[in-house]
Parts: sequence; C-alpha cells; structure tokens
Amino acid sequence: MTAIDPDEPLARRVTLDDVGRRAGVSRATASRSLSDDPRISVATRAAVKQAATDLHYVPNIAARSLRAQRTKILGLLLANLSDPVHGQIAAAFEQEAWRSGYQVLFAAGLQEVELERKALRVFTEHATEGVAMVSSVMSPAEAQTRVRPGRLMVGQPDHERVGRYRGPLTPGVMMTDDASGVDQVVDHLVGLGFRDIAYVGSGTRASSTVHREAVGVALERHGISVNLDRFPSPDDAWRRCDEIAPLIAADLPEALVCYEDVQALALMDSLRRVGVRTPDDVAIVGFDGILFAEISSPRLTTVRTPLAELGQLIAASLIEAISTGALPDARVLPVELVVRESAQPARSVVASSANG
Amino acid sequence: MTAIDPDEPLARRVTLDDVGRRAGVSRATASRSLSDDPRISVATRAAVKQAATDLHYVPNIAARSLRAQRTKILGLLLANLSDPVHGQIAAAFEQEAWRSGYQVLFAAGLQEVELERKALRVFTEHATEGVAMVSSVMSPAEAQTRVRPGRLMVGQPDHERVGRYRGPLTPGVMMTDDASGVDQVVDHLVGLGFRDIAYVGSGTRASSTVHREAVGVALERHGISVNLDRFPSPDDAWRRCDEIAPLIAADLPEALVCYEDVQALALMDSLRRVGVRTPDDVAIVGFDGILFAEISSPRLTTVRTPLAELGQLIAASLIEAISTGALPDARVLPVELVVRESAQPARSVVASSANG
DNA sequence: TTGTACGCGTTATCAA
DNA sequence: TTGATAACGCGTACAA
Repeated sequence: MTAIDPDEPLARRVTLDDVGRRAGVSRATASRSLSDDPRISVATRAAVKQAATDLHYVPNIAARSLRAQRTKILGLLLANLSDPVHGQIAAAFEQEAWRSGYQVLFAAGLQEVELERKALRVFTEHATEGVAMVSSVMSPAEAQTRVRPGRLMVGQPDHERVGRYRGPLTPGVMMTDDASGVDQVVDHLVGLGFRDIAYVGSGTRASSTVHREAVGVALERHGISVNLDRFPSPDDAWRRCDEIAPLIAADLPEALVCYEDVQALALMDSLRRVGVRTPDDVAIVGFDGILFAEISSPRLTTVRTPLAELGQLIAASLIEAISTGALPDARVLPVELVVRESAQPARSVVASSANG
Repeated sequence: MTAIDPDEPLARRVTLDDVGRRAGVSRATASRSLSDDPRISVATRAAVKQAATDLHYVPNIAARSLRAQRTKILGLLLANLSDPVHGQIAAAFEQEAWRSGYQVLFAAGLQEVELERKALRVFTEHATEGVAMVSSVMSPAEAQTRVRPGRLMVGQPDHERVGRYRGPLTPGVMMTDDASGVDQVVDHLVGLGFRDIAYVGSGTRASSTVHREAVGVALERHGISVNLDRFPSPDDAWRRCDEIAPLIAADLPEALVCYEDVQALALMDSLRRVGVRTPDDVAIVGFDGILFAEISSPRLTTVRTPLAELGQLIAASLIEAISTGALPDARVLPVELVVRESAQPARSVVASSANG
C-alpha cells in the first residue's frame, strides 16, 4: 500500500537498508539473507525475505554490477530487427540468453558501419559481458579492436563473406554452409534438366558474392558456362523486383537462382505481373527457408538454413566463452535443400522421358 | 596499443581517474571537461578530451546511473520477437528510442503471464525509465501495480481486447482501429456480392474476439446472420491450417474473413492442398498488411495496420511521458482496407451484371 | 551468527 | 578555474 511518488526519477527506491531496517537487521545481513547465505540463521533469513516481499524490494542491478563487476547483459548487434531471418535469430538468441539469466541489449546496424561503431560503443558503456554481431558490415578485425576479442561472437547467416573464412576458421565465428546449399540447389536444377540457369543477386558488396561465386563454380562443374551478371543486383533487390522482372522476362532463362527467399517470392510475384509463370515458364529457387516459402503459391524450393539454431548457438557459445574464458571453435552449420513446387522438371526432360 | 587482459571480468577498466591522471587534473575536472562544463578552461577541456581518446575511455553507465538516477534504458515487452507484426513494431520502437539516446531491453512474453511478470521485474531491476507492453496477456490493471503507471505504455496491435477500451480511453494506450477495419472488410465483401461469409479466428481467449464480434456486428448490419463459430479457432491457428482446411472445404462458404494475414496466407495454401482455389472457389481476406500479403499469389486483400507507426508512436510517447511526467492521451490509429486479388466479385454479381 | 566499513565509477556540492 | 569529498546501492572482508 505504499504510495508512489510520480516525480521520482527512478522506478524504485526501497533499498537493502530499508529491508534490513524493517527486519531489524543490518543491510549486510539483509543482503546475505536474500542470497541464502548459510551463515545466516534460518529464522533471520525468513524474516528478511518477508520484509523484502512486504516492501516490494527489487535489487538495483546498476549498483550490483558496479560492485560485482558483472552486468549479466549481452549485446546483440544485427542488421535489422524486422526481417524474417534476423527476427528468428534474435528471438532464439534472446531466449537462450534468458535461460542463463542474461538480458539482451539489441541494436540495429542497418548496414551502416557508423551505426555499428556506435552500437559497439554503447555496449561497452553498458559493460555488456559479451557481444554478438550478426550480418554486420564491419570487418571482424575492426570489431576485435572495439570490444574484447575473447567476448565477441560473429554470426553470418546471410551468407556474407563466408568465403573469406576458408582455411583455418577464426574461433568465435558461426555460420551456415551456404556454399554447400548453393551446390545442392544447382545440382538439383541441373538434375531437373535445366541448362540455361541465371543468378539474381542482391547487393554488389560482399553480401551476395558468395552465392554468386558458388553458383558459378557449381555450374562450371557441370560444364555449363554462364554470365553471372546477366541481371542487375541492386542492394535492396527484393524491393525492386518490379524493375528487374521485365528484364528477366525479355531474356528468360530456364531457371533462376535467387539470393534469398524474400527476393525469390517477390520476384515470382513481379514476374507474374509481366506474364511469366512459375514454374511453368521459369523455375525459381530461393535460399533461407523462411515460413512464407512453405505456404507460397507455388511453394518455394529453397535451402533451409538453421536460423533459430544459429541464434541459440551464438548465445550459448558466447555465454560459455564468458564463463570459461575461451572462445569456442568456429562452426559451420549444415543446410538442407527443400524441394517443393517452384522448380519442376524441365520440358526437355519431360519430353524425352515421354519419348523414352 | 594497450594490451588486454583476457581475465578481466568487465570489458573496460579505464576510469575517469585514469583520464584525469593522464591529463594532470583531478577526476572531478575530468568529468566536467568531458561534459563540456563552461567553468572549465578550454585548454583543460581539450587536454582531458585528448587523454580520454588516447586511453579509449568509455564511461561506465552503471556508475552514472547509480549517481544520476537515470539509466536511459527503456523496457519493451512483446509477445514474440520473430513474427512479422511484432518484428516491425520492435524495429520501429528501437529506432525511435535510439534517436533519443535510449537503449532498449527486450523481453518476449510468449503469451505467458508468468514470463511477463518476470520480464517486468527484470525491467525494474534494471531501473528502466519506462516500459512498453505490446500484445501482452497480462491485464493493464496488474501491469500498473508492477511498474510505475506513469511510465507504462500499452500497445495493442494484435487486436486484443480493443473492445474493452470503449468509452473513456485510458491514457497511455495505443491501438489500431481494428473494429473499423473489420467493418470495411465486411462491407467490401458484401459489396462484392457475398452473403455466405464465415470467420476463421485464432485463439478463444481475448485475442481474436474483437474481430469475431466485429464481423458479427457488421454482418448483422447488412441483415446477414451467421454462425461465427462455424470453424474451429485453436490458439495457434496459422500453424494448424492443414487440419482446418478440410473442414472448410467440406462446408465451403463464399468468403472467409481471417484473423490475420499469416493465417489467411497459410489457409490459402492448405485449401489449395485440398483442391479449393482462391479466389475462384472462395474469397479470402486477411488482416495486418504484412509484406507477404503484397506478393502472395493471389495477392491478399487485407487491412493495413500502421505497425511501424505504432512502434514509433509508443516509443515517442513513452519518452515524452518520461520527460513531462504526463501520460499522453490514448490514441487509436486508423487502418486501411487494401483491395487486391484474393476476393473477387461473386459469381452471382458477375452473372447478374452479364444478364443486365 | 551478525555488524562495520570499504570500494566499485560517477556526478554534484562545497571549498579554495 | 579547479580539487577534495560525499553519495548513489550493493557485496564482502574483516571484526566481533
């Protein structure tokens, strides 16, 4: 029944002193009682706890952090809070952190290095015990100069610069095996009888280059040569499919490998607007395995990447690194081809099997 | 070039004392210099700033908070980090907070009151200056007993208990005008010539009841009576459309009003699996206006709710409430019917206009 | 078994 | 113009 002063700057004012006073003990005893210190008699402990409850005592984390040199806060920097792939990662990360009693400070980098730098600084100000960066544009080298390298986790679910990590993998890096995914996709397409296969990327920076290159390598392996820049790849390609679709329609390949599901889905729609049907006129495959790829029409053939697992793994590894002091080895999570409707056997195959 | 001790528990150890020492002044002067206190000579200020830069000084927020009684942290509690509607809200909230120099502590309530209580407690521990709850299941009344009512913002984008706020609106509540949206949808459907209209909800709790009731009212206005519970409405309906679709197919109405876009999209897919085509065999409308409603096939007729605007508004209002001490009046954001492909004129209308 | 007293890093008050 | 010092709330070494 305590009245709350609306002008009080902070949300709480009852301190350990108050609790101790009410229970008739010192604040040291109060503190120890609340942490169930066995040296305090059971009776006292109970009394203190009762007092704390009565007073609605809530500990002040700032004071505790200052004293204990531990904040129980993790920083998570990612490109965006609102898109399906990062949303899944963020949710899994938050949940895993929560399970271990950590809070998460989020920041959106929006693909701008300056914002990322500020975010990292904010994390440092808040003395986060660990930091995870997902899909950031800042180089890992720079990141390591800005936060303690031993407490830094890097995730690359969006296929950026995975290629650069070939060779000995830097500890603390978690990624999905996109090159393998692209391989599987191309194999699948070739197996379906397609030869005229094009790639539609998103972003000319590091972003989609791994996919693009992997497509090239895979096709080459099948003895197919191809112009990987046949169609433009603006930075926010999925927003601009209406511009790209006519170009594709005017020079229609048999199959289209897209950088990501969102783009594939948007492209299917834009192509439909200009009279090109999927999979009848062109085969389309995506990448990521988001929910909407399962329920689109046609349902999208894609590569499922373990997004939630990645988020959870990053959080768990970071927490482990904090407690053990050692960064876990890098890991590459396997991805999986999911065959659905958007890529059907090529006409030539159907025809020849009809002939045969 | 300072070596970093890997065993140091916290990320930073250079303090104002260090900076002051290096600049040859006291820590008080160092503090004042960094905040550009005009009483400090320009030369000293510059020297201190230089020293701070050299030493890579970063202030300790915990200490500052303790002393200044301000944390510059906001708490955001929402149902889920990973679904498209909450993701958009979270992103907008975070961005607006960032613009005002606030950090955001996120928590996912997952529709469980116990989790929500814990989250609120954590926010209190961290002395967040304000708290926003979006789509929470906890009653606003209880929430007000757990955090300072003057610093609590409630958002209801997912249409929960909007009906309860009829009459004088509680300050600090922001919502979308879903009843109006449902009205518009039903009008549209009736205008298209449909009479046999059914509602497909999600959750029997507060969740989708506003929509359900609004559908009933709107149909009644048109002199159409209907059984609103014609089809089941499990809590996670959108995940279980494969179970519901056969029931719908066996008792096919002319038009289906869905609780939300995700459900509408999933349902279109499930219906397709059992041979029911949209919009040829049945008209379907959604609610929310998520991205994928724009690029689905058929593109979904829906009600666009201003999700990003809601997130931004909640953050801005909360921050204003913190500085002015007064909770802003409740607001109901208008929604907008977006006509696309998933609901076409009814056969009867087409036929009669062909006759006429 | 419990209390006293110090220090974590800041900012603000009071002196100089 | 600057410095010494107190205080924010907590945990803990040391004392009793």
